[in-house]
Amino acid sequence: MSPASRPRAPVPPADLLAAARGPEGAALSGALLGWYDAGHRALPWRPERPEERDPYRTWLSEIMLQQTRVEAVKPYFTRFLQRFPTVQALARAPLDEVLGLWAGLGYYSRARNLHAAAQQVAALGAFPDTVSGLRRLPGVGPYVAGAVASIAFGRDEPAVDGNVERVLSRAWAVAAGRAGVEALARAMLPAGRAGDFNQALMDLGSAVCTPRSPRCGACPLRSGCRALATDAVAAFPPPRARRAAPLRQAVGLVVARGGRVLLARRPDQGLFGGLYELPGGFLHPGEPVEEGATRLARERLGLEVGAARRVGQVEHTLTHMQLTLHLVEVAAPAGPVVAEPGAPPLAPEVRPDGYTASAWVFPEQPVEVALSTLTSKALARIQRARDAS
DNA sequence: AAATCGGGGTG
DNA sequence: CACCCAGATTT
Repeated sequence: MSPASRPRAPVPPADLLAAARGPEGAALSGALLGWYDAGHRALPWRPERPEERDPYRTWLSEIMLQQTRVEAVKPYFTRFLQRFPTVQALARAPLDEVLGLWAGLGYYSRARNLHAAAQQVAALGAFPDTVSGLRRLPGVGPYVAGAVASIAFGRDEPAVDGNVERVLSRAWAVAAGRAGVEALARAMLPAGRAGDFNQALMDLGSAVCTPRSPRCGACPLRSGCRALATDAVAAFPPPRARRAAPLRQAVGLVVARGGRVLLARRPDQGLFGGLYELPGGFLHPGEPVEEGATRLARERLGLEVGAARRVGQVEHTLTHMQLTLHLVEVAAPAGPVVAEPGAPPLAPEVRPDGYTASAWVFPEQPVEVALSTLTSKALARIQRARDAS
């Protein structure tokens, strides 16, 4: 069976772990640290000396960096640190302000967990300094716990992300999963320099040992890389099974008053949790757009609309679905609908069904509530439709 | 073990 | 276009 189709082994063979603990592992670690010390990139959250270590900055950056590229995180990290210089300041802030600063970064449960974890840290008085203590914080999994423990507290702990998994899978030519690679990383860990070791693996994975067309000629591990020695770099790590993202149709209702449109706040859990959106929802399979819009206006806003008019659509791809959001302007009966423009957020008893608050906004102006990129695209599309008419 | 949860850079 | 990025949580 070829390496590409072999299932990921949970734990590497014992002889491989022994090699990682011995001279072969030490040679790889030494070459890696030498490369890192010779000139690694500077990052806003990366401590250059032990006295610069700050668990708050390390933790904040690691949460933001989950499934997110370094360049995308940088402006968010700077804004967060400016607004919340300490974990106490973050703990005191309203959740919606945290979500507002997070808007556009994706995976919004991270923002909710970040806020909850900050409150726990503030109550504790300080960050936990062990993996087991860090793991109890919401949103902190095996990777972040290892990263904070090693980078901010100097503990000898591995931190295996996608980069590390790829680099070590190739270096040892092993089809191991996350747990197996963690065992290998722990076996190679240079005592006292785990933080640099972990960051060096990530830098290497990002700049040299890339997913496609890796620059093996410039790799500090080229003389010890087992996959390169057998010309099998492309076989590691084995590809993941991936499901196709199904197409889904949704409606965003455009309820307009005095140039503003109605937005509603989603529940805190689930997709786009806590963010504001055009009220609406998914169409049933095969359901006509206008018919679905009428149904959703009734179900979610308690509104019997006189007419539904399509004003545009936006496409948006998520990890697990490809979304088409149909924008449908509905003609509401006269009189109060759910809240008058400029009014404060709705009282609980008149909230649209399934939503937690509402707001009226001008599509062409910066919005003061947290929006996903999808909703931002929808507002821009509405503005474009208005400009054209 | 599989699904859920965003958004965007890259070959 | 597919692939994947400093993953965690829920089912």
